Amino acid sequence: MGNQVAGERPALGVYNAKEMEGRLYDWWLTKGFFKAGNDKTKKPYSIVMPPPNVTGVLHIGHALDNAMQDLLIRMKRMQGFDALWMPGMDHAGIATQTRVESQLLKTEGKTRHDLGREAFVKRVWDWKEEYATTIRQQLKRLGASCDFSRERFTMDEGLSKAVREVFVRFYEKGLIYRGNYIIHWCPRCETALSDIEVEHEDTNGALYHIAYPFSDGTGALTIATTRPETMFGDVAVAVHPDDERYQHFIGKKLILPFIHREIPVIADEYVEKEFGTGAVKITPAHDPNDFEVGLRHHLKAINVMTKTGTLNDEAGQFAGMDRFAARKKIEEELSALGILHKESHTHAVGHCERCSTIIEPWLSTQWFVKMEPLAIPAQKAVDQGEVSFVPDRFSKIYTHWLDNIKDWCISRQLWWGHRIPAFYCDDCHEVIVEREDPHVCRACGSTHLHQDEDVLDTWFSSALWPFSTMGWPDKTDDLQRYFPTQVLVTGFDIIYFWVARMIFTSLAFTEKAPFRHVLMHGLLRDAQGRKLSKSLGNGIDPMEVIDQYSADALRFMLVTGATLGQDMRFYTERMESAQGLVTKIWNAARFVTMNTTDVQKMQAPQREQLDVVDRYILHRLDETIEVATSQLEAFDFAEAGKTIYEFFWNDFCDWYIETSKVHLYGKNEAKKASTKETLVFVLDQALRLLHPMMPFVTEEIWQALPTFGETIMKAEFPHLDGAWIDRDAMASMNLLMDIIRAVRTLRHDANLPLSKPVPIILKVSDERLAMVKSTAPYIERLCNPLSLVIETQPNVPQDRLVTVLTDVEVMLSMEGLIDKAAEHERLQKEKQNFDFEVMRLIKKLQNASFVERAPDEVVQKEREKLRDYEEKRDKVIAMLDSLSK
RNA sequence: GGGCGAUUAGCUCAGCGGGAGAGCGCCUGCCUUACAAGCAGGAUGUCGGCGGUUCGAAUCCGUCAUCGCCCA
Repeated sequence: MGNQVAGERPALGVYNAKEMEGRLYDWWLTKGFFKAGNDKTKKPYSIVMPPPNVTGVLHIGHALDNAMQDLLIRMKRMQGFDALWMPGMDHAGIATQTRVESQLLKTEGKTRHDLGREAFVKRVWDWKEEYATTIRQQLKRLGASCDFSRERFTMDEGLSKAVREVFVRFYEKGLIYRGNYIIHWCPRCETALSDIEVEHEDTNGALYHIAYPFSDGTGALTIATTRPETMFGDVAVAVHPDDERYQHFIGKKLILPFIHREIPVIADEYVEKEFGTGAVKITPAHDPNDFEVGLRHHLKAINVMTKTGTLNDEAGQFAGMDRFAARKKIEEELSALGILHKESHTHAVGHCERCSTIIEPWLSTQWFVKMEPLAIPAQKAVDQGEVSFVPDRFSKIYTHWLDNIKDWCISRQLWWGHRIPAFYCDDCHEVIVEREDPHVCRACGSTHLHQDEDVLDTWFSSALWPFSTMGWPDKTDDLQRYFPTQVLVTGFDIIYFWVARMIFTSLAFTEKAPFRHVLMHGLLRDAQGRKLSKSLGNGIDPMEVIDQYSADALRFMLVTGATLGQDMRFYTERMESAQGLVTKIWNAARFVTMNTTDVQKMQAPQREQLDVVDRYILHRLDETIEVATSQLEAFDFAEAGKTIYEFFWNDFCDWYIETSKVHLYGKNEAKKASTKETLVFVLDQALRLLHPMMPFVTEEIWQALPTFGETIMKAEFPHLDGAWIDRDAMASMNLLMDIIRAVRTLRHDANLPLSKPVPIILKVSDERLAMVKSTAPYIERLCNPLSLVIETQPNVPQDRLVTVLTDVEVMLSMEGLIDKAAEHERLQKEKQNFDFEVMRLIKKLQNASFVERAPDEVVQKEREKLRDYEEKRDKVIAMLDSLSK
């Protein structure tokens, strides 16, 4: 393969995606074409792949994400950059642990506790190896040209070192702290979660009005709550200080039902007078707002729940009950006491992002990152354009989040992940955070130390990805050369989780934003527009799609299927359309290669030899390259795809290949040669243009062309820089196309199939006569005339069909076959159409303010149109006159 | 409650200040030596409603409606 000698090129046979794609990818890989850094004289261009989770295999969303990245990387590589696409995977702490736990339970009936930490973690590593292998295989089938020699994993040695370094430095700067705060707790996962790992869902619940009696027996105060089971943690009832209904109660004591604790009525502005009864129970250990109120009023926090969501001993008779069972029981008992009033109430309830369990705000000791000092530079980087979001509107979402940032809870009560590098002295309780594991307490000298049991949030390590993968904290060559990266491609659903966090950590540790552009694509959906999910069972396996169609078609469909930031529905019809283009390219290439076997070398055609159709296709090629390239550079992949599609199918296949047959099958050897040169040249350029989107089919065909490079991957990305722009050729071609279309339409309307020759007469204006005459061979080939007359004043047959074009009247002679009435009617319709246009334009041009205020060129254009339509109308009138003679 | 997006041909979507586009589907005719997974011809739209800006609005502004997403 590769570097073939002219004459020994492989012929293109039957298109076989599966065989071809596997073979080509293996070859690329063996050749090391994906490896970056081979030529340090080139300018670097880098992208880090958003690391797929080792939780499972790749889904169609990954295919989209990677197809876009590969497009950019392949284009930049061809443009002469030293392009690095850094691949890798994420350990995905909670998600992977959950999967392994459920597998363990299913296959062995065991929990992670049955195995113990070490053995369990080993199981997760096994799982990771298995899925990493599959994911790698899937990336290959997609055609991803990432540099596997640099592949990283968030928990490998180097990245773990980076994680520890970041933790230690943040800790030393006071940006990481440990404390007892309200966090989101998942009672099923038994871990803390950060704010953004909680999904709020509007739920039809109830608002419980409970009357708490005053301790002095003077009645009761009714509070409203959605979570009555937390009442055992109540330490006060709050009312708004301005609330006239309750002012005189402030300072009085209430008795908590069941457990008979005495709690005060306090005043706090946080209370909403209009909500519920205007009196709220204050439960600092189970509600973030109440926690704040508790701090303000120096109230103690009483935790009433265990980590599995059951009530603890504080709950008296309800101790040991599950939180929801307890809620029901409490409701019954309060009703029996006659102090409950329940009304239905819709409110947002937080669910665990991973397992959908209702989360519990819970007071516990966790590690946090202090966000405000980090958020400020992160905001600045976007405001000042160091990082830009595409589409731009996502910068607003980013900004909004940073503006309302809260400290980030980073500790997780899991086993799979980076263990928190904090050590505690058993004797003096000193907390030690260092780069190396300590063995002696620096405060008291004790050797009785133990490490924090918890691990870090997965996103803590993901946040370092753009620089940790390059070798940070070491000053490696890769870090110097490839960081910061150029582009990040990802879905808008992880702006907070990942994008924002990468930006602020990069700024904190490298003083640079990690990437210049953030491309946000939408989510893939099923044909009904539903989100793809395992539970719905409507997931789409990209490997199945590739099996059924091809990786090229899948990539083209995904990359051109939607505007950035917009969701995309997956339709098999769209796959068929994309595959249609792949097949079309294949067949066009078969035509070109079959007819150009004697072309010895690839070169730009000899300008002097070219005919109008050659000049036209080169003009369109030049134009297409320019437009498509700028669309690709602007990340407008969908439009670029359309631009190339139209060029290839409409211009190259439908017009150029068809007209090229005149010379290919003709006797003029010079024209034959220049046609062949043009065919090969244009196909080569088009393949290069298409390669980033469809790497396989373009490589396979390219190998069959008389090109000298080893691989299209390393061929120069096309740029013709306007050298072939030829407006005269384009104008001639447009006229030729109009004439041919006119004949086709007349034939169709008159039921004259192409196989039936018919006399064609073209009445042409003086200035176009030479032009039209020069295109006669093409008209002959594509219109099958019995005879072809091209003159300024031809003999016009009495029986004929006519279409009036600018500068040309196209006539089919219909000796004795014409339906005069029908033709009259058709021309009458034409006339009406022209009349309408003429009237419209006259009206427009009579509008003084239009002529005055519209740009001159617009007015000029309208005037020309008017002239053109008047001329055509007059000709139709003349035709009608002579028809009725 | 705040913000964002969508609303264009039967379906899926582009276009985002100068006469409505594509793919698929539909109708008609073609096995023309690259391709019937094709070729040629054709039909189809008060560009969600209402206001406004402008010589000119699918395109800009306001407002309402419906659907979806994010945040609180």
